[in-house]
Amino acid sequence: MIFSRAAEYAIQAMLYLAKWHETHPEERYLQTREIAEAQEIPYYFLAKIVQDLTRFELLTSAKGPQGGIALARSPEEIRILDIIAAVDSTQYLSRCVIGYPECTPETPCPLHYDWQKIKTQIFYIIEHVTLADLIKDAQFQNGRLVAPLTFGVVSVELGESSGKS
Amino acid sequence: MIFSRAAEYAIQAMLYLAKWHETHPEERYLQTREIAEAQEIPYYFLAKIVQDLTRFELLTSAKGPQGGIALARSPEEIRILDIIAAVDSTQYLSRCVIGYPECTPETPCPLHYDWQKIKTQIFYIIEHVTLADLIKDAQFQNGRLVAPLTFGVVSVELGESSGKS
DNA sequence: ACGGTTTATGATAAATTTGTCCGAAAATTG
DNA sequence: CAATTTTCGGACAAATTTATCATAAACCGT
Ligand code: SF4
Ligand code: SF4
Repeated sequence: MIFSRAAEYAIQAMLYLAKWHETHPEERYLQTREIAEAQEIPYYFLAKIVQDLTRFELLTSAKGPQGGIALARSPEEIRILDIIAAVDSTQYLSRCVIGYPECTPETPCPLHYDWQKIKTQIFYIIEHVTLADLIKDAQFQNGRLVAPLTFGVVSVELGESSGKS
Repeated sequence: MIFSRAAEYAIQAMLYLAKWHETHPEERYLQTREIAEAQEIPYYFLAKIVQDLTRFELLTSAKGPQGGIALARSPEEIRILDIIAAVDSTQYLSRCVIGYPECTPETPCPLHYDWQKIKTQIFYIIEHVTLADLIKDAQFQNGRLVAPLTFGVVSVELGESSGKS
């Protein structure tokens, strides 16, 4: 599963918000309720998550009419990692795959090495991909956010070499 | 976290069992309790997991004195995937990373492509690595199983090209 | 056949994650 | 100021995962 439900919702909401900011630069705040309904996220659950995100200063919020939430920084400055860190714990990135409590670094099993690579890639992605990357060609489609065809945007390379053609 | 606690325990137990078979070819069964104590896994929880594993015919069990559990097949024929499948669900390998319910394949977001790679790697590993691979140079160290220095055993390559030097 | 040993099973409890509800606080509008 | 709108915060409920327990069933040596 990799991410918790909460983290998934958080990313979805932030994405929605980022895209909305882009397309409605005049309006400052968007309501949590609207996001929840558009993305079919349980409202009260999302509201809780939003609180975490504001506490971590990824969002600013305003109460009252015309109030709502808004990105606290520009999409370029918000990484997936920031979002995950706000709602989840990221310790699973350092945890042993098969849960050995204290396998000393000098004694890696065969899994360790390959898994390390994977974890490094995951970390690389969530550390480098920003909301700006993700919304680049995303579009609203009857209210819902959809993200069409934009691969190659980040193209993680750890094994260098890269492109096929 | 990637794997559930249950899956982690299952792998640990199977590994222990495989190594034990190797070093004690004369004895047929090993008790669940012994494994639990050696690896510090909650006994009753492991007992439950063991039941799943036998139901999936990865283990055979025998009641009564001299009873216990034993691998149902040789370590070469037991893949991580088999173990995971017995105790977990593997659907997370096909799930969208950020939980979008029905993102059509024609509209991948930037994450999709990179994450696909990662999931492919994970799948490749759990599909190809067997208990035999894992115990190759593993050793018991005051009762506990430790797995020293054997990387390069599997060396997943999907991005071709591979080696730096 | 018996008693001791060991797994199998079903019931249950604790912990965590997920989801829901409600009242209070804050801001806007009139 | 009052009414309305929205977030905030705590408390609660449901679902899932993790862990525990008690008893039944199978086996073995005697
Ligand atoms: S070497 Fe193997 S057992 Fe040790 S921490 Fe790495 S994955 Fe876990
Ligand atoms: S393209 Fe993006 S949103 Fe769609 S399934 Fe893949 S990861 Fe999820």
